Amino acid sequence: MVRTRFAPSPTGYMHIGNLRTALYEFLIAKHNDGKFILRIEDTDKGRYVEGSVDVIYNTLRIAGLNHDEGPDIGGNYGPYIQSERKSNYMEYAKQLINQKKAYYCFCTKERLESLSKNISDEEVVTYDRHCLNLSAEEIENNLKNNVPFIIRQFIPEGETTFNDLVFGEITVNNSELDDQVLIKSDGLPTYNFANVVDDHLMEISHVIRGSEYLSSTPKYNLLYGAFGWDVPIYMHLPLLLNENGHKLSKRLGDASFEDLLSEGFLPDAIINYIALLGWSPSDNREFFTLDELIAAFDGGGISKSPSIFDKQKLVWMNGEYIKKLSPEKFYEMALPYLKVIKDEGISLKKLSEMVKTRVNFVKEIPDLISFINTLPEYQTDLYIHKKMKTTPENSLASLRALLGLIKNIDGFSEENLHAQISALISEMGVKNAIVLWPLRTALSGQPTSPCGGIELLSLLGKEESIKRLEKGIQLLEI
RNA sequence: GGCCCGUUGGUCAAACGGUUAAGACACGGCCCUUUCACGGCUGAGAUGGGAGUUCGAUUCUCCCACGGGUCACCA
Repeated sequence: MVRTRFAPSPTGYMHIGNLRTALYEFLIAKHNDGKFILRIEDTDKGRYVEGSVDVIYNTLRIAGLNHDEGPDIGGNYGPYIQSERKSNYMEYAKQLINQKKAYYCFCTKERLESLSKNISDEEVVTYDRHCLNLSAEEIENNLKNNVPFIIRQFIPEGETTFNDLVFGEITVNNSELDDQVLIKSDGLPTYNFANVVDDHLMEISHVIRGSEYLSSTPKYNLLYGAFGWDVPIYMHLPLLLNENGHKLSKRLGDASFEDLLSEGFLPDAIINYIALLGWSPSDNREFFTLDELIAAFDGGGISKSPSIFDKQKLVWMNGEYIKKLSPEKFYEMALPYLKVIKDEGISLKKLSEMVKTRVNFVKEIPDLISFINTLPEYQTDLYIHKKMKTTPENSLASLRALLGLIKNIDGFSEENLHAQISALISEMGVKNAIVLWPLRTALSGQPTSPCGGIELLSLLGKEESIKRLEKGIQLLEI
C-alpha cells in the first residue's frame, strides 16, 4: 500500500514550492491507488501562526488535493497533529537511550555557544559529546533535580548510504553528522525525530520532500536503523527558485498560492504549471487535468536540478485555461467585470464572447470595454494607420459618408449594417479598411477594441454611434 | 569552509553513446483578419571549460569553474 504524507508546519504561508511537494505526494499516492495523508508538524511553538491550519486546508481543497486522512477528517493513524502525539516521542527516545543509541544532554545554552566560539568560521561546529559519558548516578541526580535536559542521537562511526528515487545512491561519512537533538528542552521532539517516528507509525511508504532535506537523510536512516524499522522510499524534489535564483520564500516576497489566486490565476492552471516544474512527462505533453496527472505521474522524469518559477509562463497558461473555459463558465466568471457597462441595452453575453480570447485574467475585462460607457479623449493621429492606408483626410471623408448613411438606417442589426456599409464602400470605390478603420476608431477612441467597427455600431446603437461619429468628424475638421 | 547535489538557448525542458540537439513561454517576421487578440507559418537563440574512454560524446570517467542545498533545542 502506497501511503504518502504532506507534513507542513502551520506558519501561515504556503508557497508554490510547498504546494508542488504536496502535489507530487498526492500524485504518487493516487497513481498507485494509495492514500494521501495530511499531518500538521507544529512542534515549534514559537513559529505557530494562528489560523494557518485553515490556510492549509483551503489550499488543498482549492487545489483539489484531497487528503484521505488528516486532523479534520481523522483516520486510523491519528492524531494527525504532532503536538497531540507528544507522549509518543519521549517514549521512543527513551527506548533509544536504553539501547545506547541516544543520550541525555544537560549542557546549557551558554556552554554550547562557547563551543562554537573557539572555532573559526571555516570549521563545522559539532557537539563535543560532553554528556555522552555521564555516569548513571549523575544522570539520575540531574533528572531528580529537574535539571533541564535534551536527548541527543548518538551517531556511530562508519558510513551511511541511502537510496533516493530521484538522486540515486548517496553515501556520507558519519563523521559529517552531528549528534542531533531528538527531544528539545520543552519536551517536544525536533522535526527530524518526530518525522521518523510518525512516518513509521503512520506507515508512510514514500517520503517525498524538497531536496533541502537530502543532507539530513543519513541521520534519518540511522534512526530507522536504531529502531530496527524499515527505511521508507525516499524521493527528494529539486527546489523551486525565484527569478533571482533563490529558494522561494515569503521573506523575499515570493507569491504564495493565495496570492496567485487573488491575482486571478485559475487553480487548475497553477497546478498544471507547477506540475511541469521539475517534472517532464514521457510524451512531453503540457496540458493536464489533475486526473490526467494522476495517470501520467509514475515517479519518473523528475529532474535533479532546480527550476526557476517563471510567472510569465504561468500567465500564458492561465490565458490558455481561460480559452478552454466553456462560454457559460467564462460568462459566469466574467460577469462581475462585465457589469462595469452602464448601458442596460448592451448584451453582456455578447461582450463576454468578444472578450474571451483577449484576456489572460478576467479582471482585465474592464480596461477592454470601459470605452463603451464613455468615449475616451483621443488624438487624431489614431486615424493614421500605415497598413490600412488611412490618413486624417480620407478618414474624414469616410466618417462623413458613414454619418450620412447611418442617420438613415433604422435596422441596426449587424447583417443590415454590414450590407449597407458594403454598398457604401463599393459606391465610394475605396478599400474596406479606408472606411472601417476610421469607423472603429471614431466609435472606440482607442487603437484597439474587442471587435470591429460594424459590431461596435450595433453594440452602441444609433444615437450613441452618431454622437461618436460627429465627434470624430469634429476632431478631424480642426 | 566541510559535506551533499546540480550545470542543454533569457525561462521550463526533450534527447538515457550515433538526431540537421525536440517542444513550450518570452522575443522578431510573415499570413489570416475591418483594429487588437485568437489561430497558422516562420526566424534568431543552448550542451560552462579542460582532459580522458570510444570509431563516435549532451549522454560515461576525472579535474576545474559556477550555482544551489546543508552544517539550529527551525521545519
